Amino acid sequence: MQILKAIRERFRDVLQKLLDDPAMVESSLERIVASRDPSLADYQANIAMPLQKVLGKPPLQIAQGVVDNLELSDICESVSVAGAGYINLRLSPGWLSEQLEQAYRDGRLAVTLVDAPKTYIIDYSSPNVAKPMHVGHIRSTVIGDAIAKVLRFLGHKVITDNHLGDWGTQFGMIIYGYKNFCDKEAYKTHPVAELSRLYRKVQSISGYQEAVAQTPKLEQAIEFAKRRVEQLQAKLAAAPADKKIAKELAAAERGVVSSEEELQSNHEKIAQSQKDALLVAESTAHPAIYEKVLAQTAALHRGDLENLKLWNEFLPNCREEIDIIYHRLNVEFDHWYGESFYHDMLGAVVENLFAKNLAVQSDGAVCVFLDGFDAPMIVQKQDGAYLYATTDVATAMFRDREFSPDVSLYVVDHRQGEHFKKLFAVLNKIGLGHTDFRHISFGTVMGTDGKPFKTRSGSTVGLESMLDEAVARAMEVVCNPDRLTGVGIQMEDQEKLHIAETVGLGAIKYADLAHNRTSDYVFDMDKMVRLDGNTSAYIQYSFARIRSILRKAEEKGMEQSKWQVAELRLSEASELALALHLVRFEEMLHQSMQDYTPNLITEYLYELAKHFSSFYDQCSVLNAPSQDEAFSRLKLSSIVAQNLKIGLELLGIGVVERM
RNA sequence: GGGCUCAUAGCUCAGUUGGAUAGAGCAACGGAUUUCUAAUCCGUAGGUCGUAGGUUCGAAUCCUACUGGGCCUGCCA
Repeated sequence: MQILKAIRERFRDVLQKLLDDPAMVESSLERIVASRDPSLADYQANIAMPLQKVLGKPPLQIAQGVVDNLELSDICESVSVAGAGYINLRLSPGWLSEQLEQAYRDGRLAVTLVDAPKTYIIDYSSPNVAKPMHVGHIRSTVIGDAIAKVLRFLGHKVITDNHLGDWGTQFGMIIYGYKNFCDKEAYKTHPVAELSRLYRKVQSISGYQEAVAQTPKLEQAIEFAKRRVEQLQAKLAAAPADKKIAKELAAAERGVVSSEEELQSNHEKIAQSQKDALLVAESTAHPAIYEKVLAQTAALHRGDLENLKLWNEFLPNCREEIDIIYHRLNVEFDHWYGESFYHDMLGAVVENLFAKNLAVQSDGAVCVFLDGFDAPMIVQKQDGAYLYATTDVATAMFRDREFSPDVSLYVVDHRQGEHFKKLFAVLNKIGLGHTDFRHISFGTVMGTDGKPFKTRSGSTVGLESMLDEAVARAMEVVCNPDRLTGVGIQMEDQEKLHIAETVGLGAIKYADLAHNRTSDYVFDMDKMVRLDGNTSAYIQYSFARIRSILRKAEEKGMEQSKWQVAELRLSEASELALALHLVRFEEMLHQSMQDYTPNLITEYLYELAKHFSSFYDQCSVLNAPSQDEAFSRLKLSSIVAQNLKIGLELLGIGVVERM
């Protein structure tokens, strides 16, 4: 049940008689919203004020006129005019309990399926295989998975596709590593571990060589920047009032600092590498390793038989490694069409762009120039190689043939915003305009220092170790023996492990989803696993408490079969607040999918848990004044539990019976 | 140079698309407990919504300029 929709329909009848312009009716209807201040109203219509000029009457009079003709008595207990002309609506308890009865009986909380389901294709996660997954992959994976689940729940057809990076330079690294450093025995027994070792080895040699090569360049850059600072200082001394110069100077000074920091970390990296005698020796034996890696990659792309054979051999092993993570995160995909899948189509894509007069040769590369952009979209390099833009075009064309999506979502970080703008422009020009392409961008995960999240030594944080840490912390806090005996729970190690895993992973997913997706957020493990405040554990805890009550009720002879037919009686303020929140579930889900913002869902669940806690504090369930009230509260509690469970599941987060 | 984006309480963040007195959590302070799991509940304090203009019944939200961050910007993805 979407309350807002129902209320708007009632207003529509009245407004259509009042206003001639249908567009004005619609815009007025959009001004009917849930109230921000629950002490004033449950819903409010802010329609009278903008109409005063149109109708030439004072807002209060308009509002009163609308109210007099409204037919809302079945839904609302009061409809009143207040303030500058606000129409305030208060829902009636009887109507609320009717809605909750339906939700209780339904199994999916009476959330209706959409009238006109759309076909969505959602591209998310999309890591590079063979490289270890790191913290940067968490947002796309978690946000994309939540969006997919919610859209499905609402009745849309959703196709998820993990667009793996399985054709890039990282395979050149592994192939080169395999040909030069492979421990054949280890590869036979533990191929995944050995390949991962080879990747890291080539990566670290390459990184070391890169750092050495960068040093003089950085030193030069610093010299240059310092000279620039001096020049600007002189200029500024001559013209102290010139703001532009002052600004340039400040920028130049920052440039010096950041280059110096970079040089410093470069030195540290070199020093670190040089501690490893083997690494230094191997680096000497394999100079300019990165070029050799690129050569192996190019050979693979040319169809070199040996490299292709190795690639085919390696890929399943690399897949296995990331499958472990997905399995643990409980994330699944319908398709895994990686970059390699499109390799054979790229030539045709470029030809097609030529045929449509979109592509032109420029400086030896094939480019598509677009209005409103300085730089073109390059689809083929001077050396003939294709780029990710080419693959993206091929992918969209393939998906169009295969799935005919109405909407195509790309859950990718905000730095690729311009790339997607260009891509979508090209897709429109080649005749895919019937699909609504959207870049679901998100911000960067920052460390507590306000810089992109890295380890102390500056490397990216591996996803797996991050998950392990969250689980370990959840174990410490939730399953600590003192606490468990304190609340009178005994459990086997297996249950503890299950709880720690559910709570720990939930904490990470929840923290990610709880932030507005477009903004950067600070990753603070201490906070997200702290288990009080706005965290998944607080919500999971509310669920466990309800389950505990329901178990105790059964022990006392109040089985579900008895209270499930009981009447819901909403009398206490905390009961009404809880009920009002519960009936807004469907409305909230639609709202959160309007701009694909899962944080509305976390907010809803947190508020629901808080409302339950207040209710729990003020209204005893098992020791209610009468059996009727006990039964009613058991029923209400079980609806809350159901809602918490479904809500968390839509976010990919689990619940436990006790914690 | 051009473009995108951000700036809200000490800290971390919301802010329902322009609505009534700007909200949470954490931290601080004060209360509640022989607990249906205190990982709780109730309350207090904390703000020139970066600055200055503009648009209108009404602006944290829209427009312009400015200040300060971040990101992108022809052959990585």
